[in-house]
Amino acid sequence: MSPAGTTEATPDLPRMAAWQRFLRAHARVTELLERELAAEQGLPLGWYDVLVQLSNAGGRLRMHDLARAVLLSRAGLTRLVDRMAAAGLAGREPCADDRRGTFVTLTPAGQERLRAAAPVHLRGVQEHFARHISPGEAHEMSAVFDRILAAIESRH
Amino acid sequence: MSPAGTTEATPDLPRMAAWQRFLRAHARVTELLERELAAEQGLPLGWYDVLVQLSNAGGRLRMHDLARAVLLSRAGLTRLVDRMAAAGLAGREPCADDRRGTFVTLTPAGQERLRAAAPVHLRGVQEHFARHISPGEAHEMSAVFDRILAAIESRH
DNA sequence: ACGCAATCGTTGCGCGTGCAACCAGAATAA
DNA sequence: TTATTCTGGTTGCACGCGCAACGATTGCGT
Repeated sequence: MSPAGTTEATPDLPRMAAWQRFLRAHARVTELLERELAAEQGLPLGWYDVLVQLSNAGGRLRMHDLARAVLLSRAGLTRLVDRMAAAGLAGREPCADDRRGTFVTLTPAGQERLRAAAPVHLRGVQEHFARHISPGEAHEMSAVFDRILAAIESRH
Repeated sequence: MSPAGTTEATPDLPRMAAWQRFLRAHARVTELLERELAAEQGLPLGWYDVLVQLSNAGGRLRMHDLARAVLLSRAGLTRLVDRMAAAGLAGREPCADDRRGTFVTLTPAGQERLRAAAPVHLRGVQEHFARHISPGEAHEMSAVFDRILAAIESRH
């Protein structure tokens, strides 16, 4: 996606310029990171993200929570976990106290794969994103994005 | 996509936090804008973007240039233009001086559709993005994104 | 001039996604 | 209890995308 209120006469040009570059930067960086991780580790970015979230959660997470953490619809996550389970990187366990729930688990193979992929990905983020930002700018951007997210997520 | 070097011990936490929020903010905002434009105008964001780019270019643009402007592969753009042409919003013209090229043109119906959709989209960007950014922050973010984009696009 | 590489746009193909419908289990109310 | 509603996860379906391969045209090298 890349909508752009480019030249239409709006009162706030600087903000619209920021919006435009925001979109381009996101597209280019994620595209590049995806490519690098796939080339060096044969791992899609979405898979890596699932592995990270599972690892951070201690090895198991319910589908619903994982879907929210991973910015994916529940349907999409179902299929993604199918693939990762088929590859041996994740597993499913029934949830005892809520019998309609399912836990997704991080298998040893998944841990190993994450361990191998993390440095590659982190290097990419450093090289293509973080490197260009001063600590002060990082704080400022975090604050801005927090305001944006808060406004959106509070419309229940 | 939403990779995240969340808790791994990296020396620069603030930058990684910015990265994480950057991804979430992009996902949420574009998702919302897409939804709003579809609901109020029955127009996908990608279509709107094409209309804007054509309009800014004076009504005609070659496939290759349009694809770059619109952050889409050439194959993807071929199909998108197919759909928009079928809907009467865009047309194709052969290119005289380079006979393998094709111009995409903005039809009157396309102009009208853009005229109707622009206020909705711009309001959305204002409401969900620009509103939360001070002019100073906007400049700073533009500068940051420019550095990021320059670094990526200069790897020929 | 010729041949070879590069570029433009299109097409076949497979893949990943969201939406809506669905079923099973849980929570609330009477 | 039973009826109603809500939530969690999976499935059918259609759609939009990128990749790789292709035909057509252009430009470069010699």
